[in-house]
Amino acid sequence: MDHVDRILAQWQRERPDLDISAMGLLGRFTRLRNHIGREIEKTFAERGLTSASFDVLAALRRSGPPFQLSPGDLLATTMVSSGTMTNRIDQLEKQGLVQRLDNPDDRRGVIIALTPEGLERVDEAATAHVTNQHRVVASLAPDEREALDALLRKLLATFE
Amino acid sequence: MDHVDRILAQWQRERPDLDISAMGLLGRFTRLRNHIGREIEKTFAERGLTSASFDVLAALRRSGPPFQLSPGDLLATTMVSSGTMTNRIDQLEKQGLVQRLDNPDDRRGVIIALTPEGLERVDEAATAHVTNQHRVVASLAPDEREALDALLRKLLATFE
DNA sequence: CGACGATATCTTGACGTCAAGATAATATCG
DNA sequence: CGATATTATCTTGACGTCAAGATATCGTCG
Repeated sequence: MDHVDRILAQWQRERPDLDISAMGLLGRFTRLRNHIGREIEKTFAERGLTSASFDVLAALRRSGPPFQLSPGDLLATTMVSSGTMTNRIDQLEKQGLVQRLDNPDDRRGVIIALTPEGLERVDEAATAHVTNQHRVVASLAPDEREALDALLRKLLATFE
Repeated sequence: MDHVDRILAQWQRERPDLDISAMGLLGRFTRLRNHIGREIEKTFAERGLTSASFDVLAALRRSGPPFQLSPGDLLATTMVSSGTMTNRIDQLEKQGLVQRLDNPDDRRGVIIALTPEGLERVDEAATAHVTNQHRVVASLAPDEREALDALLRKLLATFE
């Protein structure tokens, strides 16, 4: 009987006409997302980053040398709007972690490049982040983590 | 080989020192959350609501007649800060869906009450919402939904 | 009864996000 | 070649959220 069960019991009492058999799953999903999101955010905050800024730095880092991508490339991996990406890049540029370079092949476009400090910061943050990720899912046994991953993969496939 | 697998492959190539075995699960979790969140939001938007406003109306609705709770009660179920709750109530009050009443037992406090229109709107939205919830998880078989719910429950128990 | 720590709610200021639209450059096609 | 559609990025304005602190009231304990 967790928090979500209590919510379901209230709905059952007040609106017995509703089929709430999917509500528990989605309610737990949402609450879990809030908890996990906050845990992840803490680790980044200790290093002057946010999930948002790490997402951008990480995309540049894992693309390999020379650690450069266009805003359009970054958009394709991060599930945010173009306005949000502009804003994220602005913030990272102010912090000196990325740089906007002219795109020699297309004068409409720019190239976002990790600075040496950006590279250092994202590598350090990535190390801490993966450790933290393990901590967050530590209460599940390895086979449970695998089962959960498989189910999430199947459901995610509906959307992408 | 989904989007997350490609990200993992990049990390593996660039940072083979990292143990990324938890990253796939959490990456899929986050992406899924974005997709599902947007689907849910659409249903509410068609009815002039948001997930945020529905959360508040729903808490009042499922508490049963007379559909009244204090802001503190609402805070306890919704995982947001007090400032956020004040803002949510302000918006709902402007829309005429809730009303702030004096709390006769405690002059520091107020009571948030669903208006007749608020009751009608939340009942209609709840009906549409549960239907939409089923649609969102329809790609999983019943036993898979149950397995997923059980795993989320176990993981959520770590945090609450 | 009166002081003082707890409690309930609200205020403020800073961010991050989005949708819609603006701007500038490129690509296509008659 | 020139007109027109398309593309890449940025701008604008509106929200929702949070942390930190303000305000007013309550409860307790000497």
